[in-house]
Amino acid sequence: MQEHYSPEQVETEVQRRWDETGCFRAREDAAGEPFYCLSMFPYPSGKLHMGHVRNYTIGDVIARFQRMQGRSVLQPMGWDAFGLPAENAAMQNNVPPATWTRQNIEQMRAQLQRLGFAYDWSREFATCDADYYRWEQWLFVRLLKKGLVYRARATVNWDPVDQTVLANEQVIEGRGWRSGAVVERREMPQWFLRITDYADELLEALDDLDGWPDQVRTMQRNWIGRSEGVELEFAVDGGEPLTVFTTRPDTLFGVSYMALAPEHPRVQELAQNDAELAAFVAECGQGGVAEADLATMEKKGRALGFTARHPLTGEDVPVWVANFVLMEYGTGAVMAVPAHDERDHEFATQYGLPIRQVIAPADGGECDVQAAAFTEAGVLVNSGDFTGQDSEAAKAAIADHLEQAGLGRRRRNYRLRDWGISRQRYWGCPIPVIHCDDCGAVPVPEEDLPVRLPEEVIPDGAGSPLARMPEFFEATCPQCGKPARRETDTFDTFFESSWYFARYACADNDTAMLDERADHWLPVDQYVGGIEHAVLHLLYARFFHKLLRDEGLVGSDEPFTRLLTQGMVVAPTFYRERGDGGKDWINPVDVELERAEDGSVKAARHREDGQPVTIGGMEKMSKSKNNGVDPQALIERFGADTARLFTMFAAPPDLSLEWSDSGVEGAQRFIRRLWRAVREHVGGAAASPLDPENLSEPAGDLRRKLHDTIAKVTDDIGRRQTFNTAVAANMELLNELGRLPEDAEGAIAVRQEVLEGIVRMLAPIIPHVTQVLWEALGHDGLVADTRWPQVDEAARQSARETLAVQVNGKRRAEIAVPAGADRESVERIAREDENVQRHLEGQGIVKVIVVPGRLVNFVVKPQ
RNA sequence: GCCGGGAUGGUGGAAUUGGUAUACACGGCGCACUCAAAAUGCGCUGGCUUCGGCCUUGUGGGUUCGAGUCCCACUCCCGGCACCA
Repeated sequence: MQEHYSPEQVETEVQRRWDETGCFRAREDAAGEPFYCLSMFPYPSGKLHMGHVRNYTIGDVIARFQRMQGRSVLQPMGWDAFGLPAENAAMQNNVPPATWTRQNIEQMRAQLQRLGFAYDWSREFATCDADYYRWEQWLFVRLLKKGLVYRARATVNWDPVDQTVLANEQVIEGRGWRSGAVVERREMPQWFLRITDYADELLEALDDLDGWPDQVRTMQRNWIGRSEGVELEFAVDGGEPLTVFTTRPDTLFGVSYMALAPEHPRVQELAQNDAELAAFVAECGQGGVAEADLATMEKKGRALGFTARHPLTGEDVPVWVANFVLMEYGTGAVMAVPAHDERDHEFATQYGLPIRQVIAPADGGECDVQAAAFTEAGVLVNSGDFTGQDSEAAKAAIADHLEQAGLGRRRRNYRLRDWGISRQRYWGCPIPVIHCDDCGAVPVPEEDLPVRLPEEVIPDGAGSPLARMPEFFEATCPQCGKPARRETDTFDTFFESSWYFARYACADNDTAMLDERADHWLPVDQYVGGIEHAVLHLLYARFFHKLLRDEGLVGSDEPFTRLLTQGMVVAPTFYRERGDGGKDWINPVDVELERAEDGSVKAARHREDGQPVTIGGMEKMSKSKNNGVDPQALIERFGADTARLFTMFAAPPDLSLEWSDSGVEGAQRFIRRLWRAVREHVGGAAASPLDPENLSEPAGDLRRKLHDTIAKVTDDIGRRQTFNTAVAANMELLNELGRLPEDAEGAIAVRQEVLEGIVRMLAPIIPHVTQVLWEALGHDGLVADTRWPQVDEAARQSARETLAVQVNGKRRAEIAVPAGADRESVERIAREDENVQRHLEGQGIVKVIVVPGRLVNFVVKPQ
């Protein structure tokens, strides 16, 4: 064992041994129950960022921990390789996306390997490999034949200058990011997957996903947004009736106007002979399609000059067109009840439409619906025969009445929409369809798959390059053999990430999408990834898994048994104002902090010129704020173990992690302290065998601490997944070990046991250095293959315990009592305490609360 | 706007089922080692205090013998919102 800890030397040597033994290869025939640990695969942007380091360290800690529990672990890695950044990079650097992407993969793989993750690299793939995407084309064709795929029109962001479809992130304040042109909403034919057919199952199965965070399940429930309501018609003189859906039929008597989407056929029709209306509709068509933009825009509308008949009162209510009504949700028409809906209220107030109260607070209280909408349930007023019923009863009664009168019907509605999977992009998986003038959209026959994406292409930002490549789109109809046109749209990249977890089980199979190995490993026991994927990716993956199940490709219902969603990585920002009002952002690495006497940060200055810089607060690491810390530099300076230890220790995994240079140094310091403790121990007298019955008091106390720590760390990593507290417990134990007197009876044997315990407990987190220490402590083989330390319950027994004594809930003393002492003796010992007596003086004891092992509380009042 | 989170010392955080608030670490201060510095080790470190105590978990209320934890109302920050991944 070296005198000084040298991370690079240790890590190179240990990684070489892992490679030689091939110990992280997952085998289906291995002993031990299978455990599939998966971290969300990265988009190959070229460089690992701290978010990746955090994500993959968490996954690796869990995988290595399970391995030490005797499980046969699969932990794979691959690349989510299709996507927009490759097209942007291609334009900037004049390189085909394929070339750029594959170079990035090479770099990032090397970085991941340097961090020492226990991946089975033999299963690696990139989603841009035809060997991968051919199978999703194959599945798509089957789904198409099954009727789960259809074609419909959908709205996209259209850049009128670049003549191209824009992603939502490419629309900045309603304008195209490159051209600066005002973006238009435009409808296009697109392919859809019937995810709404699975809405009920996706919703109901959430109840049983108890390995998922509640917050994610709640977000998915709200996203699916199942609601029970009524669909009903409002008759229109000389036209089709207007169909609306409402979840509040109890407010039906409060309808004072109706609102239609600008794209509603009735509006389009009227606009043909009304220039002002046409102009309004055109204005509504400007701006992006993102829901956040639509929901926050100023509400605008126009009266359409006709009325609709209320189905129950027979009253005529005015019909308006309004920019906030969306054609894509429900029927494109809403009944407005301004007294009991906030958005309707805002609109009615703006345009002077009547506000009619039909619900009163159930407690008989007053409310002024002219001032603000009353949106809660209550008791019906001004509602004909239904007046006096409560909201719940009235919903049912009105629904019954409408159904009996043939005016409406009960319906279940979802907020979830079918999944639009077409993208007018180049760098994606081609949609395997051929459009024929006679036969329509015909799926590409199975034997012609895959439809390969041509790779020597550099997009120019103006429309899809595929649509300008006859050699790609010219085809013959598989059905009639006539010339036809190949589909030039590609799949949404969520398509690839929706089944990659299954492909890892059998990545080498070139004759089938999945084989029997899928069910050996699936479902994924532990999935780790960013909270930003809580809804879309995780919902699509659940949906896809059910599609695979219904194709007979997997046996399970859900893909991910347990889910850990990690927080972001943030860092301080620093800047200097420029003359033109802009800011020059300065990387934290180049900044030195000045502190006040209490240690609080007083000022900051640039390391180079010594001049002050402005402190801008903590933000998510980003290029734009120049506060990214490159993990590469960190690893080069401190090694992989320190990087791993810092990210695990600095925060619990689900909270955001704050970058701190001194925190990294602290992590390194701890590893060096552990190194020295082992070196000093093995350099001293040889350990005699442990004799638990004959230990001095300090040795016995330390041994109790060790076994308490093993119990805590096992629970922290295994159940709670709070890796920060697991590290802290080991630090505490090492601190305690330093206080053990050299000459205490049994000290050397207990010290050996404690060091072996710490080394094994930290092996999942700092796997390289613990390997070397494990050998120094006298063991052969890999610490990664040893068993997790076992708790010795006998060692945890203690003769005494410490209790807090409170008087009226305020802590007044601490007492030591024999372990397991009864209430009476605990109370008696507490009363004997001097300080307690002082606070009981002149007081009458009302009640005594004894919480075993915790505290005694005297509830008193003056006599 | 809608949905989901978060806020605890100078800083990151701990407190797991309502039971001793501030574990562990960073920073700061002091001491030892040293000619000196670095490194390392050890000690102290929430605020106020008349030295009895009192106050303190974003703000304001409530429930309870007891609230960081539960309930109600708010403030600020963050994630998602269907074509970023």
